[in-house]
Amino acid sequence: MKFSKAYEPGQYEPDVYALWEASGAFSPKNNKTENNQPAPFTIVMPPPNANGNLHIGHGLTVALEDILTRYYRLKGRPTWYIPGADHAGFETWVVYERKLEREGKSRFDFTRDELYAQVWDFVHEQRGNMELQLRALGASCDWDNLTFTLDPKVTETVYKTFKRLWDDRLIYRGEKLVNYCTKHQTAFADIEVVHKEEKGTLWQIAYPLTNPTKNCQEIIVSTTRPETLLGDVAVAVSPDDVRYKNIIGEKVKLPLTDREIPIIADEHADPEYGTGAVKITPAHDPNDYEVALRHQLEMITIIDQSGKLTENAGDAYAGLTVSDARQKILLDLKHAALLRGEKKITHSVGHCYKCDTIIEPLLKEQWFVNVKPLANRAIAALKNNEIKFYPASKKRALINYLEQLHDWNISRQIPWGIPIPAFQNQDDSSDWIFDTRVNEVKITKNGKTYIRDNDTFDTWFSSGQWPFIVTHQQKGYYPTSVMETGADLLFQWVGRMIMLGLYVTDEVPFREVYMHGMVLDEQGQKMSKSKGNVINPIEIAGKYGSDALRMGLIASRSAGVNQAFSTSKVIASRNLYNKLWNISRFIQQLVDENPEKDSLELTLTNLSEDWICTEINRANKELQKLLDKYRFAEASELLYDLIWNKYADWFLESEKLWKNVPLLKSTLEQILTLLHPFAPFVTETIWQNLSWTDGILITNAWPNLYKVNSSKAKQFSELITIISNIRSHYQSLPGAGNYPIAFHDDPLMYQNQLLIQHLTKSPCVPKLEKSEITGLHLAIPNHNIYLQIPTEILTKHRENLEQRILKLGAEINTLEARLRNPNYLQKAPTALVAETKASLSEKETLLENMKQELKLI
RNA sequence: GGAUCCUUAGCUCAGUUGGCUAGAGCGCACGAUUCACAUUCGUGAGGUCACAGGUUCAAGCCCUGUAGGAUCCACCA
Repeated sequence: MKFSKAYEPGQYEPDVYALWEASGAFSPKNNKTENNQPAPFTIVMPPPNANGNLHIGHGLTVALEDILTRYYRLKGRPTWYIPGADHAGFETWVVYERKLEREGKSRFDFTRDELYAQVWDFVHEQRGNMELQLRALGASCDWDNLTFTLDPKVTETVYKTFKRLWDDRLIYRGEKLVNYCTKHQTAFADIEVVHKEEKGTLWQIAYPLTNPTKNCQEIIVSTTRPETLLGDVAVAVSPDDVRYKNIIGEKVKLPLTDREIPIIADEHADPEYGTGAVKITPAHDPNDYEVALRHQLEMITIIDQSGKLTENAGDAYAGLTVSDARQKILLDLKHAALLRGEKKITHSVGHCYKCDTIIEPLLKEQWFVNVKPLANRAIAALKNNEIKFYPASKKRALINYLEQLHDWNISRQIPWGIPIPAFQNQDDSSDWIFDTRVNEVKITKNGKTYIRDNDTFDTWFSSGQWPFIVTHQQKGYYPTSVMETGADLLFQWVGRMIMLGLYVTDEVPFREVYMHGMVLDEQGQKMSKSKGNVINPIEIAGKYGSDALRMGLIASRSAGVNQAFSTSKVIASRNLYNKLWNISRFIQQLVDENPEKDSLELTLTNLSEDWICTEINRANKELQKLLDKYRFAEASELLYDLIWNKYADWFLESEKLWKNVPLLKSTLEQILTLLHPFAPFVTETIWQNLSWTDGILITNAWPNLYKVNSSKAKQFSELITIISNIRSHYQSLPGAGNYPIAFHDDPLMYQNQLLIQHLTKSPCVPKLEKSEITGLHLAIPNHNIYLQIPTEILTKHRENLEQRILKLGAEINTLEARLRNPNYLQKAPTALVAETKASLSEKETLLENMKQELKLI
């Protein structure tokens, strides 16, 4: 294959991916095995929605996870990156129900099994898109082990866990107040409810006492939801509230009804708030529910699952929607002269995170997990540092969350999900049994007939078991090495995986957690379909290359922080890869043109060669340190600098003279390997294009360090300083032209004249005697270098020089001040003090040189 | 009500146990020209590190407070 002039990603990426996939490199078993088999690296992909398309957040996820996977694969560890596809229970259900609506149908036209089959087909029509997109992003995951969240092995494990929880009495069936969306007709876990600050009204309503006294005829309660008074069962006051002390135990007449309800004492009532008296509606308010439990009060449901008032509300109100009922009740209260005032307030109201409908707390029988024991174990593991978090602050946040977690409602009233394997005795509603025959509506057992619970599991109940499901708890691969996911999933997913992982496997499901922030749009706004600012990762990858997208996404991004997407970073990355492409093209050309050098042994003969090998070594070591700490952005910067500013600008420019073919080949191989995790496609494409490379880069070995002569490397650094200094003078001096470079008594300059001439494009003029030289003396310590510049031009240079002398003087002052400070000398590390002294003397020499330079002018 | 994060160059952001003259990309200015690369090469300008105190020999980094921005949690009638 011939190198084209520019890198055209789209032309190579699909083929390269196919090459990897066919090679078996994605499977952990196919990695090199040595005598001392290193520990496996396992990472589980957060399963993307099976019937959706990937968004930019997936782009970031895949970038981070695949960098780790490829890095550890190169390091020789058996790596296992496990992909998944999510049935995305509620998400998909919402989409499907919308489709039904458009077709003029509703969920109530079908049985659960029919609906399940329909959604299954619907999902499988779309399925495959996201898997192709993962390939386009370069995810080197083990496709043979792709798991769909409704696969039999998933449900089997989930049922086993459910049974175990059941047997351990950690699952219970309970009638509790649940968060209910009346539009979607399903319950939610607390965490799925979105609370928003809203303006509302606090009404004051008078409840007349049945036995009024002179001092007290009525009690006034405050509420934001007057319609619920129809379900009131008591009025609570604080036990310490002197205003009401005498009437505790009395009764009031519930307005608009003929019921009488007691006045009770409960500390839920805050004497400071409103009138200090609060109406108790256990069936429709979480606090009131708690109060009712404490006082064994009746719970009257007056709102049904569709958000309308029930018969319990009385003939006048039954059938009305909540908001209609509120209007009517307010009107009726006014007529009854019981409305005592209103106040505008802001309060927090729960909404459905999907349709924004106000969440109605309803009394429903559901399955609950008693989370306390699970959470306590998770908390203990976290406190015991069994899991390391990046960023570290997330650990504490998770502990706080777990410490105040309420029992977890895992029942969902939607057909698309894993059916709950529980059946109820048709003759005894308290008799529930566990059975996995969920395909049958009715089963018999021990001569009794049982009816299936039609609910499905909360998706997080099964997702919470994901790591041990997909790894099958294989030794060495479970616990997984790291869990990488979005910071928004800390509680609902990461927390649950830890709880269920510990419960089922007795081990934490992962050793480390890396959480990325959100990818915002270029203006720093959250992306959303409605705003129309969504960036499609596949589009960007198509335009600039998958590698450029990857590097662009991780650049300047740190753990847990939300950050704007930046096209300029993607372009910068694309440019780097084009640069690398041309570096490779150039080296291939040198290899082709110098066949006689090809078989030579690898030796370092020039200063630049020791220097670049030192730099590559440094990058190699530094890269490992950074990736150990998940510092992706810094790692990418390091590689950018190595390849462009060091390898291309200095080493390759020098090699135009030396053409050390074996070294060019070796260094290029090393650089391609180091970069491969960050830019898999371009590095592999180059690898395949080079004439001398074998096999595939993806399973290459991580490079060993070069043996280098560090003093030679240091000398080349000095040359860089000298050459940069000379170039800078050429630019700043008035009048174009590169002036001859004269020097005396300067071995480094003598020995590297050719290189200096090449890199400065000006002639070197070695002199034997200092007296022979005229011109501008460069202010470089330990060197005697002069630019032979005509005197009239020199004078114009004076001003510039004076400024630099002043600046240097100031720097010397600060150093001197530091060294005069006895405390510094005493308390700072000796190495640091020595360094400061060395630096000072260097600067002083430099200053001397510059002063001389000034004198000459 | 509680908690967390952010504020560093014109823009987007790095800056890990405090330690030389605070970095990168983009943008900007100036110069180069077809010899691997214009998706190029060279040179440069640009920063009271939000503000005010404190700890320290030494603070962008640690502590306290203030201001502005963002997010999360929570049952406030």
